[in-house]
Amino acid sequence: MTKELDKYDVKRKKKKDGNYVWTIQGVKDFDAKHIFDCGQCFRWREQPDGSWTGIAGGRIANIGFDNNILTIESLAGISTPKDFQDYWFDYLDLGRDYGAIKRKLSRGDDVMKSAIKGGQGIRILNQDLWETIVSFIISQNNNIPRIKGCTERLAKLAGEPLVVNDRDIDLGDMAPYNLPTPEKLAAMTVEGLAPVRLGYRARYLIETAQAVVEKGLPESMDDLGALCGVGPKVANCIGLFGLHKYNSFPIDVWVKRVMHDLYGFDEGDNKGMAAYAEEHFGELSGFAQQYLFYYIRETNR
DNA sequence: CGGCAGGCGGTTA
DNA sequence: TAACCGCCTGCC
Repeated sequence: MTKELDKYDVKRKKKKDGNYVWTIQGVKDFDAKHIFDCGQCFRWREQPDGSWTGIAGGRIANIGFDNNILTIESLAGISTPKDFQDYWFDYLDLGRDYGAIKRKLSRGDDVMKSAIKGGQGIRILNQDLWETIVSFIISQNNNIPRIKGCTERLAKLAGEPLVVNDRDIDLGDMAPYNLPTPEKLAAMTVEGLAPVRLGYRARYLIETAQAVVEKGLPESMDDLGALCGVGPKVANCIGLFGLHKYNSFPIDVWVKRVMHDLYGFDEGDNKGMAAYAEEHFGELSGFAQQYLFYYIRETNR
């Protein structure tokens, strides 16, 4: 990964509060809205100036993008001089050539061409595996505002606090806490989690945390499937966002809608859809899914 | 207000 | 192994 770093001109400033600001020039195929609003994460919020503030991997940061210049401002949590190289470069997937991915996916596929046009700045974040597991167990049979609410309540109830020095930072509805560790969650009870209002997902979360404490984090799709509350859809999301399994193709109601409306599949034909992705998108299925997901949601909004 | 949401687990045939 | 049902909650 260090080699790909050379293609960017990176500058760093230290702020009074000890945190850092990085400016990265020459970033292509990047749009913060496309990235943070395409269903892969739930803890980033758009600011009035168009930048995004979020919590990930034990950090709070603000990210802005304009004129091929990416700005990352560290606000709280882990912040070292090398944090761009050590964390953000990989988190934002800056080593990947999205132009090449888009060209490949577009070839002979007019639906994909349109989808990519609408979400040209999408990137698949490299998220912390455990955070991804928790997030997507919460997401099942749930709507986005409630997923976000549950996530914040869970962080505040059981997560480690992140100290924010700058009082001007607007976290909105977000709580400056990390998501709880597997150990912390494993020791909790359904009654203890009641204030989070997870519904039946509370038990899934606790049982999965206990399994992780006992057997370690999952490493394969089979490991994922063995976790409580993780079925095909959630496993594909975690595989894609947390395990770098780019052949994953999470089929949710929106993707189902695209595959029906634009590719002609029967509504319930998940098997056919998955087979189509495997054959036509292959190792780029995850990227294809993100473009399609963003596209159908934008057109239905 | 009811239907439904970025599904899953459990049961039944 | 496929189809079906109930599930917490609260948004739309």
